[in-house]
Amino acid sequence: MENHNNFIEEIIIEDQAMGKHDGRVQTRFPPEPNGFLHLGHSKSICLNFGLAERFEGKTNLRFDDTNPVTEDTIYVDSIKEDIAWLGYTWDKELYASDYFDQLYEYAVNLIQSGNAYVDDSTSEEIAQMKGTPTVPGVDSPYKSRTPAENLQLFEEMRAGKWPEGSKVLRANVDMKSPNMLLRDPIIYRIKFAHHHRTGDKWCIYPLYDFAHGYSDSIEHITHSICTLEFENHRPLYDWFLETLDVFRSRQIEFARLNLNYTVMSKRKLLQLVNEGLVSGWDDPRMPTISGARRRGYPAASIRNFAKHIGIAKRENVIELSLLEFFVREELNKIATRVMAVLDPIKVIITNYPNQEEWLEAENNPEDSEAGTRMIPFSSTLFIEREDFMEDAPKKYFRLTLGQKVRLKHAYIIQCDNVVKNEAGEIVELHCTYFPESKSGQDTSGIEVKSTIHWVSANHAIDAQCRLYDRLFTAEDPDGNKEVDFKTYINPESLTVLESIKIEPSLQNAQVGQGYQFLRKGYFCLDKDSTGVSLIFNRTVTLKDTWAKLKSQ
RNA sequence: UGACCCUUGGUGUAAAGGUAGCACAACAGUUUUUGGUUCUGUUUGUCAAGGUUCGAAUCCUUGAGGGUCAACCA
Repeated sequence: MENHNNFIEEIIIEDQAMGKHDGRVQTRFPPEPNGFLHLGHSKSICLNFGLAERFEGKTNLRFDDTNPVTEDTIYVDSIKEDIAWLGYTWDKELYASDYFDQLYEYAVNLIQSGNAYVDDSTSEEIAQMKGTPTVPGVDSPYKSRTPAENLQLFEEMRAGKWPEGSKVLRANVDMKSPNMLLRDPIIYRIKFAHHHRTGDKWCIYPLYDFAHGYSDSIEHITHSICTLEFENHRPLYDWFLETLDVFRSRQIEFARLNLNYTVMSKRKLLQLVNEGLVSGWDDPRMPTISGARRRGYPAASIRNFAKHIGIAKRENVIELSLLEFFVREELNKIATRVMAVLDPIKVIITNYPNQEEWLEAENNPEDSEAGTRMIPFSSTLFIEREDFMEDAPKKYFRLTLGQKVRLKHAYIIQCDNVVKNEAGEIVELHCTYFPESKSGQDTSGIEVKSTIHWVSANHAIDAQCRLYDRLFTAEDPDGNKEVDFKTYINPESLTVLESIKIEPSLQNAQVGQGYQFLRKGYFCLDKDSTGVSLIFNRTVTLKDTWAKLKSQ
């Protein structure tokens, strides 16, 4: 299974076998700087950079910045940060706007060869004349202008003589083509907009189909990989390169990533951000790369995920559980095990009064190099409220009035007495411990059904904890055009626990490091933390067969 | 009623005319001082109908279903 190639790799292998481009492989990742990168982009990033790695080629980072009204440098910065975090290094950092002069020359060439013309029609008229998928378009009355006339007009467009919307430059292809994209597509429009890189130098800007193919060509991209919705654009892509007889890049389309229980379109993600439904692009519930990072997903897990979902042309919806599998797989290897009690209930060890000792605890059973640390044990502890039951079902292995448990890294205890308030709620458990049952030197001979986590009440640190769940309750939130995807937002996607009890070693927790709160899940320190208040995000729960049993 | 593309278990993805495999999920068991991890096993599949062939997921025909395209977005 490790050795099979996806269809793009097959194409490259074939190209190399035929000696195309002397076997050179040059890819590019071409984001538009108008939003943050999401997991769908990470599929493309891993594909493009992965291909270059495998075939000893290079990958350019090229910002497709041809629409100044939606683009901004803050997006440029976040995109670069995300790619670097994913572990990839681009060859050159480039911008489509770097080519504006060259692209202008290409447009002039098209005009001179009669392959482009200036059209004065309104946008409504152009749409009208375009026809429909089943009705051929008709020629614009301006299509018959001479090259000299077109050149003059185009220069005037560039010079700012004509207002926005009054004129466009169109490729002269075929208004009757069954492919709508070939019906004389617009290649330049007038926009008196400030560009984040070229400033006010230009008032005309090229459109995607024109700019993208030629940018690929200028960079001598050998394999220009994009998503399926550009499949219909390929004949146009080829037309531009062929018509001007420039370097022939090859466009190859693959199916984008879809994840269930989430939306993956920049437009919708932007809506969530703008309407304050999430805290920002990097909200840990967002399927953005920055959100995943803040959530605690290791970069390696995203790379492994991208590798395993494969590359094909059929539409696909990946289950969230697959992503979570790779997150757990990675974190299981690297996360330091610590103890934290999320929903504390006090335990008094009645036969251990006024004592305290420090016990050795291993940091990661999966990693012998990870070492150990010391944790404090005392007469007053916190355990998880759900780890005690007065009347327990048969399959309940935790602490009950008649059932002993081991405290992880410490002693076996039994519960002797339950203290309740007037409302009948349990406020305290009085327990006794077995001195000879100390972890690692147990001579008690007592057998227990389970081991639970705990913290020493006097040594524990208070922290805030944010529990995340899927952002949407529907598998396909944007699947129904009648229903706004936002109506499916999961009201329980974020639960804040204001005061959890964590072991003292977590005082030195670092942002970007994964921790396993024993039996509770993987967590990471949130960047909102300060020296006095620690905030932990739950990255993902542990697999929980008990929870599954309970729900049945 | 146009053009282009797609269709393999619940979800993905392989099999280039020759044993339908792998991963996740689900289920059962094993191990375990985390109801985690590990390990083992089980269930479930070639859209349909014809054809070619000793042999078809694969090639051909027809049909069905799904996706994309009518922004001066990318």
